[in-house]
Amino acid sequence: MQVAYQRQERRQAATTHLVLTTNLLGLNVAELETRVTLELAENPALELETELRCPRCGRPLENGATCPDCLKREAADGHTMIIEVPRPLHSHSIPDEPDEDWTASLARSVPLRDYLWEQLAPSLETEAEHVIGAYLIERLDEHGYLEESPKDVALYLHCPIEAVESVLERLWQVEPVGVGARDARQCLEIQLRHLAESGEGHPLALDLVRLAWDRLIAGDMKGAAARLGVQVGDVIEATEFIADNLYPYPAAVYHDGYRHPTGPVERFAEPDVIIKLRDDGNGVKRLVVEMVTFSPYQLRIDDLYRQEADLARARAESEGESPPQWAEMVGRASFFIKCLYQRNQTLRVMMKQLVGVQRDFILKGDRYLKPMTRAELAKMVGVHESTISRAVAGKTVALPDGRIVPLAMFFDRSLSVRDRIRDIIEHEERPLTDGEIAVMLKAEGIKVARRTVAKYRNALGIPPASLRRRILTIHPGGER
DNA sequence: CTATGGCACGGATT
DNA sequence: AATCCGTGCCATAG
Repeated sequence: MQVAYQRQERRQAATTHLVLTTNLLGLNVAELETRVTLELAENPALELETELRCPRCGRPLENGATCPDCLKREAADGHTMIIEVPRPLHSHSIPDEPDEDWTASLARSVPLRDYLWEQLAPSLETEAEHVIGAYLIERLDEHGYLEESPKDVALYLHCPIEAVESVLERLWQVEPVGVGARDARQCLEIQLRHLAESGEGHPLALDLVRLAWDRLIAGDMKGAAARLGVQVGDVIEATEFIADNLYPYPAAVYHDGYRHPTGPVERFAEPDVIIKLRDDGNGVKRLVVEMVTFSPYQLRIDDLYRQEADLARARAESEGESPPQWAEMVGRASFFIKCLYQRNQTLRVMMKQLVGVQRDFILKGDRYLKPMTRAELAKMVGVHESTISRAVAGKTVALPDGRIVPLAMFFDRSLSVRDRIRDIIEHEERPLTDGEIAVMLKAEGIKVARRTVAKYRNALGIPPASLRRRILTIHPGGER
């Protein structure tokens, strides 16, 4: 019942989205693309400029970006340059030099759901199976787990439970193996069975996960050994196998800034903004911000329409009539272009400020993120705070080190502290308790309550001190 | 007795 | 107005 309700809500959100033509700021690149495609299809007066022009001076260019002159001028006025990368319709690559280090990870960056669908779809035979498959993929959480039981899914989709189970089993076979599992335990079981099929299985590890899971997560090797009737040494060897070969979070994307060490490479949609570190010969390193967007200069109004519309409007006015509908379309087209220009302008100004303030974070890592609120940035930029909120929502940034992270991460108040905690625990001699960590942080000038350390640690997927002496990486990390 | 997680409150943020 | 977040208190597990 709850499921059906959520579903309903989402549909509503989607429709209002399309109705709001003016709010382009809230859209990310992918959404903007659909929006522009739609506008082009509906509006005969609007057309796409095939020839790319420099967003600064409007001069024609070979392959987009900004022309060298404008680039130099931008460079002169500060360390941050902002360039718009005009984005050709239906292209999924970022036009730029392929030798930058971020491109390697970018090439692999397919949205996880698309990637799963590509693999699953060929095995789906009937229309009903397609519906089930699409639904299952949509309902995966950020770990790649499916919390709903096949029964609930069957109930919601009005189909036999066997059909759901059949599709789900196929989803389990898909890369990264283990997606669609209900929880960490089932995920590891699936991975172990998968390995067994290719002859690399580990029978004891499988039994351990299937029959002694509670002992395993408690770190109670003796108890596990007793239950399975084997030597403790064998159990320890099996847990090492698990730690080395399996990953409990199949969709180990950047989540709370944490990537599981043995997890697969994060897959994320195309970024909206790319921040590059450019070394221009003189040893001077500059941060260059490229915005992946439609340059408004790429869209234009058909000349014929514009001329005729001017005439028609003048004619209509002199005769006291309202102009014809196609003339209205011309107005709508120019309004659309204006909105696009506005959007890019806002985004550009915002990013310039943001990169200036968070330079250390971008270059040196999570620990150097300066806590900043959207409201503060709004003040700096001189726009309303809700403008920043909308501009940040749903967008992603590619950092110079190749990570693609949500833009919202720039406003994470606790990221640097979480990074410190991870660092402390990684280098600890003996397992430190949350209280001890809190004291250490206080010595560094970070005042956080013991309880808060516990929450952060949990969010990082790190088990409590008492369970930490072993390899143990299996820990769902429930708290937020 | 100590370390940790659950619940809930209040203040900040969106 | 709704939501998120840090924290204190208390129960419980080890």
